[in-house]
Amino acid sequence: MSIKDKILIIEDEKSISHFISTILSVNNFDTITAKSGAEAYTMITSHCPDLIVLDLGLPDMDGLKIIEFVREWSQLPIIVVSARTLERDKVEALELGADDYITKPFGTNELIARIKTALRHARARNSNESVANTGIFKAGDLVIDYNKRQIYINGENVHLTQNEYKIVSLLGKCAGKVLTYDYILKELWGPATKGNNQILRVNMANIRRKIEKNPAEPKYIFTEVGVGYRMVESSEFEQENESK
Amino acid sequence: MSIKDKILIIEDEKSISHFISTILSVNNFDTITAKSGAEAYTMITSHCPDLIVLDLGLPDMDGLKIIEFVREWSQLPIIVVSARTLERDKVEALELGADDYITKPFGTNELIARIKTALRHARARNSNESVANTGIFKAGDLVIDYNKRQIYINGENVHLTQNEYKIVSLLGKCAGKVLTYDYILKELWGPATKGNNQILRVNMANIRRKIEKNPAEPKYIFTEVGVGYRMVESSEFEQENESK
DNA sequence: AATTGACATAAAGATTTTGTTAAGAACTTC
DNA sequence: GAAGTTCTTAACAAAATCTTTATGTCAATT
Repeated sequence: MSIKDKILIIEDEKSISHFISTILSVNNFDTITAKSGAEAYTMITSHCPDLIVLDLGLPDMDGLKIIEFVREWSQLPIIVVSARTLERDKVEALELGADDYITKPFGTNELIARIKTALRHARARNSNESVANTGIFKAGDLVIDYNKRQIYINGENVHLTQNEYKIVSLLGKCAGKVLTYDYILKELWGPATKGNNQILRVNMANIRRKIEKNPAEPKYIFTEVGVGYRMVESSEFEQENESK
Repeated sequence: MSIKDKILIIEDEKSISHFISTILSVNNFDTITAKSGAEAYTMITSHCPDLIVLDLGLPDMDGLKIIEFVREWSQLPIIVVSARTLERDKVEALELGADDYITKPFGTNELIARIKTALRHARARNSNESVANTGIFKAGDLVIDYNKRQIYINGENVHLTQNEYKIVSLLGKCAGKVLTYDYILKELWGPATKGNNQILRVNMANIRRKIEKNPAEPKYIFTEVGVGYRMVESSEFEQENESK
């Protein structure tokens, strides 16, 4: 079973929140909801959604604050939903870093389309071109299929847990680049995590057990001691492994 | 044809001053001269030279004061002229922000070459071809990718430890310029470190073993005896290696 | 030719960082 | 609510790196 994208819906009116949630579920997304700003903070930091659908009109705070908060530490896509037709609101939200803006009332198809676009952009942002275009990362026998959210070794499907997939996926998007422990932690566990690398180490050990022939001598994911992890580059792969 | 660069020569001995002035004129530079510190201040502030050639031995003040004075407000290139025996002066001058030093007696070709290099650097700082903008440094087969935090030789990834990478990275950012041992130490080990060059030597030996074909005859990182290390410049790489 | 000073190299021990394992908590799914 | 996953934490083992010490090399100087 493939892993779904997790969408956080921040919306105070229950009827609307439920409506959106249903639409998204039907379209193969996981959804979580928050009906206040305070609740939103909790969900963002503890559940690390893949995308946020945000209604600006919240009971306890200005929704723009949430955009600011998220943009301090992450590129997590945010789609703003608002009844406000004022051009100024729209501009402000986008300038603070929102990815898109939908005016109520909106059609379900429009919402889905925009969510998919935002997710695609988010993936393209960090990734090398080929991955962005094809949605597929390859290096030797390793294949990451971002559309299906699947990983293959030698054509065989490898089962990874959610966290494991997110780590591999993130590294694959930035193949060749060293991602610091802190960056990975913040990206997947939220900004509140303290520098607890232990959990990354355990995950990496499990990942390597699943994707590397010899986990002690990795071919795909390298450790840069004192810094972070790095996924091998497609182009680099042949050379890396000839030389051994 | 382009407008000539204006060089200020600060030198108390008339014969030398005249000699340099003649050389520079022949090589298509405009020159102005100052034979004391006080005069130098006036010329710098009122004539806005493009480069300064500075003899440290002045009658009325320490030439180092002039470097300090200029560096308070400008990146104006400064080339220091000093006698061979005064190695400490060279180091001090570089640390105060001089761009290069040249040891008496010097050949005219050497002087001209260094002036041209310094002027080129000054221009590169303002244009967008510098490492700071591209995130990539290249010299021959050596590539430093600052975004990926990786170093390649001949396209192949080279594994450097954290300190090794920091050293190479620092030298690459200031390619062509001599970085004193003390400067490197302070930059990487913090300002509290005492002048313990040994640790730098060990690191440099390890770096060279990894990036140079023949560590005893480096192509990329040169030792400036008594002063510091210098990374070869991208543009000069071919020449540097033809000349051997 | 010996001396000196500066740098390069090698090797060893100390220290830091990472990998591995296991056990219990928390969460899912049936 | 029971069984099976997955997540998190802790303890320990293993590996990599850092630093120091010792020794070798080279060039300039006497």
